[in-house]
Amino acid sequence: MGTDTDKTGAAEELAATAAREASAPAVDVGPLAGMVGYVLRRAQLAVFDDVITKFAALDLRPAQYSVLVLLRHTPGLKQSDVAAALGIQRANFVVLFDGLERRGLARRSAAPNDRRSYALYLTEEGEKVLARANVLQAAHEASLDAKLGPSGREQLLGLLGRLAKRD
Amino acid sequence: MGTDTDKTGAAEELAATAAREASAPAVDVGPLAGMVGYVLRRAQLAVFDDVITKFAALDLRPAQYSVLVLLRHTPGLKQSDVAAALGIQRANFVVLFDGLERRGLARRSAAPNDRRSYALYLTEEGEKVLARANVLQAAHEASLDAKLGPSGREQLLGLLGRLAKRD
DNA sequence: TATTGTTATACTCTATAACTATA
DNA sequence: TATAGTTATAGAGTATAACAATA
Repeated sequence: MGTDTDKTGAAEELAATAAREASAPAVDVGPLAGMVGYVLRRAQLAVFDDVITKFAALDLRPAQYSVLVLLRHTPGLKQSDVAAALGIQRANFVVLFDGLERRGLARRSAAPNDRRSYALYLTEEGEKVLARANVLQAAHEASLDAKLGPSGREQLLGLLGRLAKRD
Repeated sequence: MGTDTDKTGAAEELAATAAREASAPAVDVGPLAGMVGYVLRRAQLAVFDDVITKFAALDLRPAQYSVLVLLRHTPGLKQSDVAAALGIQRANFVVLFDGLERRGLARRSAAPNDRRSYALYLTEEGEKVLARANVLQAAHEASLDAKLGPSGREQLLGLLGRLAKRD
């Protein structure tokens, strides 16, 4: 984007963007706008887009971040516990955790009473990366708060929590 | 599940389920429970699980349903319009729409003023399938309302709408 | 030059079956 | 028998580059 001579100034780029948005009046999605599933999906994609962009510098995906957060909060969990808590298939979690371990962010430790399983922990490096990610996450959350307002955030978490309940 | 002699009665199955849930107290996800992105993602997955299950009888995916709804609301849109409105890449929309056309649910019609593009329409069969899907969708939405309460639904749509805005 | 539809391709995420070693 | 971890694999969904036809 603008890597060469860059004859177009910032003002012209803004004008171009405005024109593009004005000339493309965004087709009305009709009844979809009133369907929770559709609106929920679009919102989730928009939020993840921002998180993924912010985490890109750390080469961290949202799912990887959630594992780091969970292990920081509850060290020593076994793979099945973490996978189940995060809604990840055990089989897929193996590969995900392999990536974290290969990068030295987390480790598998022999479990005390059960030779089938591992106790999972963050490494010191993992703690560092998590700390940096938490800063980005806080900024992300702040930008959401700007859109939601102070009470909106708590309202939203409450409503979404009801939807996530499996029953 | 209980395909053979089935010595276990319904009461015992219920007890087993209760025990399973009691013995697996669902690991606390800690700080994740307060992060909008995480809660949003889990809610979206739960909601989609229900929709996908309900639509399975029609062999319809959420994205396919959204195309039918949009074409019913605004017939004659071209592929780029529909794809952009739904946040689907043009290239991927081609394949998606091929599936609908192959099943006779929608059709590509020659566009009046532009020989590059098609005007898209539902077929009569598509209208029928959409009508059946709308019944299932209404039931789905009703089950969400039961979880959200009457005002919760509108609150949620409003809050999610703010998150989906790209700026 | 820009847009529309298209093909091909690759990458991520997810789901399932099957295996091993332990319990 | 059941559970924990693992491997392999297949299916969605998504993103990008490149091309032909048309504007």
